[in-house]
Formats: sequence, C-alpha cells, structure tokens
Amino acid sequence: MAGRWIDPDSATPVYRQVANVLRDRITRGVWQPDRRLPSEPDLEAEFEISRDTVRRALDVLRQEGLIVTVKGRGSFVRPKS
Amino acid sequence: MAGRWIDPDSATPVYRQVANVLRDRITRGVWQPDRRLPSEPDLEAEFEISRDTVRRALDVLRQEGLIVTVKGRGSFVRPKS
DNA sequence: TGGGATTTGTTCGTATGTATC
DNA sequence: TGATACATACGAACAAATCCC
Repeated sequence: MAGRWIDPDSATPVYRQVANVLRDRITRGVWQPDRRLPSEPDLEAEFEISRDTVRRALDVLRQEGLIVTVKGRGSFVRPKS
Repeated sequence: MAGRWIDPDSATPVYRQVANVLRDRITRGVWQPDRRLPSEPDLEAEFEISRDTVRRALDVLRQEGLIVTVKGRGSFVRPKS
C-alpha cells in the first residue's frame, strides 16, 4: 500500500500523484499561504513512500512556484507577496 | 546532445566514453590524489546522462583502482597510499 | 550558553521496469 | 539474447541550518 490516494501501479509515477494531491490542498486553500507543509518524514508516513519520492513531489511544486523550502525550517506555501 | 565529449551514436558505449574522459583527468593530474570527484548528479549534468550511466562509468574506474567511493561522501581519486 | 532534536540538503547503495539495439 | 540507457523508488549515511529547552 502507499496511502489512500496513491496507486503504485498507475502509469503516473507515484511522485507525480503525490504532487497532485499536495497541489490540490494548496489551490483549494486547505493550506493557506505561508503555512508550513508537513515535514518530509510526516509526508513519508502519510503516503507511505520514501523520502526520495517525497522530495521528488516537492520538487514538482517548487518548480511550479507553489512552495518555497528553507533548509532547517521546512517547506511553505508560497506567500502572495 | 550528451555533453561536449560524448557521442551517443558511437560504437563505444556512453559509459565507457565517460570513463575515458574521467580517467584522462586523473592520469593527467587534473584531479590530484585524494581529490573528490564531482558528485553523481554533477556528472549527470555535465555529460547530460542518467545516473545509471554515471555509475557505470565510475564502476569502470573503481575496477581499475583509480578511484574509491564512500557512501554519503563521494568518490575520490585513489591516494598513492 | 550549551546541547540535543528537528528539518532540509547532499551523497552513494540497491533494485526494478521499460525501451532500444 | 544480452548489453546499454533512462526513469523510478526505496535505503542509508553524512552534513548543515534551525529550533527548543
């Protein structure tokens, strides 16, 4: 298993599926601007995936400009600014 | 493309071509003993190849005793000892 | 002030699946 | 068939920034 939303057998890579779920939470406002995302270990636990895959998913959102990440602090929903 | 030195259409496999380039840097002293090589991601970027191919190239040099690799640290030009 | 815990960053190790030649 | 090459995924070790008591 890999969490409620993930299908490991899908043609869509797991990291993209995870990115989709997280993106949804941001665009729907579940996670407001400036809010800290769950830590990488927390996301590993929630989706039952490895850190590698978590980080790939976060990479996608970072590329899209939806989040910003700070070493030692965490990832945050990008403020409107 | 696959970097300045690599010809993907050559009869010589890409990983061997890369190994040749790296070996040259070592034997010519561009990279001195004990010096850390560029990381695998860096080599992926430089030669525009996958990690798999980078690692095959490094395998060749390791077999030849030209480098040693340490988990979590990197690969190093083998010291004279 | 110090030190441990938390968190992200970097790096190599291993395995699997797909595609191509 | 086997060798090559890429992408994905999980593990593990080490490093650095931050946080907290």
